[in-house]
Amino acid sequence: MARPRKALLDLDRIADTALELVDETGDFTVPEIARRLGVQTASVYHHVDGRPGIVELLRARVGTEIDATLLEGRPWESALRAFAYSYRAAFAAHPHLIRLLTGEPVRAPSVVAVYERMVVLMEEAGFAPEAVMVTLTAFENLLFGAALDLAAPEVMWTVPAEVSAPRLAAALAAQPTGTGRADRAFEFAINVLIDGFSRLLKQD
Amino acid sequence: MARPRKALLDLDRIADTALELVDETGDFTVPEIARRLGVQTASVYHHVDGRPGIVELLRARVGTEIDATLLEGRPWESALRAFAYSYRAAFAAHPHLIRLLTGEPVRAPSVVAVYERMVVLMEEAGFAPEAVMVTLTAFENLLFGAALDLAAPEVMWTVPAEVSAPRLAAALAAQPTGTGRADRAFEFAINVLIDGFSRLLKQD
DNA sequence: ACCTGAACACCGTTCAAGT
DNA sequence: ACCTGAACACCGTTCAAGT
Repeated sequence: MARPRKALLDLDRIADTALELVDETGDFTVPEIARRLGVQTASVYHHVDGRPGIVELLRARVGTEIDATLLEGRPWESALRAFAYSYRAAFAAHPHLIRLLTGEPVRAPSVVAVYERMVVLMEEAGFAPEAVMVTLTAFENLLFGAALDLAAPEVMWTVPAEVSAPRLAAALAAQPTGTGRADRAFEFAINVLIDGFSRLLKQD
Repeated sequence: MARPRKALLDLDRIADTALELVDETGDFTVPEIARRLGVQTASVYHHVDGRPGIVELLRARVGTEIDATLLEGRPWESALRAFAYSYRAAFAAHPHLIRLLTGEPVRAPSVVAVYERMVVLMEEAGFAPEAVMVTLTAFENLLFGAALDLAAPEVMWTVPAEVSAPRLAAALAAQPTGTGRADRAFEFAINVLIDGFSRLLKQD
């Protein structure tokens, strides 16, 4: 049964399975992908450039879930905010994914295109040339940190019994119910950051 | 030569070597630590609770490099800012370390103590109980994202030749020399965030 | 071109045996 | 208590062989 008439494997099936494993266990393994697809481990290597190639597949996958068109046709504040929410939503759907993607630099053309668009947006808004990368990097730092926060279990924010931290415990208890700590923090941080960009713009 | 009169291994030597490897290669391996220390792999397991135990050692190590006393004896804005710089400096010294530490929740008593202190600081400054965790989470998100940014090679910010991104290239070229993109972005973001906290405080 | 089966180097972990 | 030597399961990767 070498070389079936219809291919058993393709990039989509590999990416789907890898993402399944990441969602279920926090990581993926080439042999485990092969097992789930009922195929030999070596077969996967005929479609993909090793494990790093599969990571790139996942990077592309999450990239398609982020809606870059949100950057178009609206004021820059609204554009950045909408993009930020879309970005975070993509990682909220796969909380463990961000950890796998922090390894390698972002060089995919589609990602570079998004940055290019953001630069144009900020320039048209009137930001000074030296200010553009500073604001976009600050923006990206927050997006990264917020994405990582999604992978942090809420357990992380319960005070261990053996430690005395009464005010922390009280602050945690004082959180409004409904939307979580992480959601509110993200919303607040994005607002603050964009307000900060605004004031930088006006002071120029 | 089983059981020498003077122990060949101890936690400090294991942590030192692991950190060396992380700095040099971006990761560590139990056998590689053993090789560097001229010892069998199995020996390491007599001192440490497996690979995760070594990660905890590294977490503790970076924890000691962050100066939590900076939170004491000054206004909250200055305290948060100083702590943020100390935090980032600790990871700047070991840029690859942050990736290893994002896996497990922070439950070390010393870390909880820092959060407890921050909560008290914010409460004494007059922040509403519901606002405290929101601001601290936003603060932490930025610290995490900024630490990850330190591991991103500047190469990440050079436009690939095959992609057309003229404005991005120009914005990168417009950056002031001297301190890098990452440093300026961090400084800016921290200022903006703390200003935002300030305004939240006044509007209460 | 696509899959199999076998192989190799390497990692994380355990355990009995020695002092 | 601390180290060795050997063992095991598992992973990433390669390659000749088959259709």
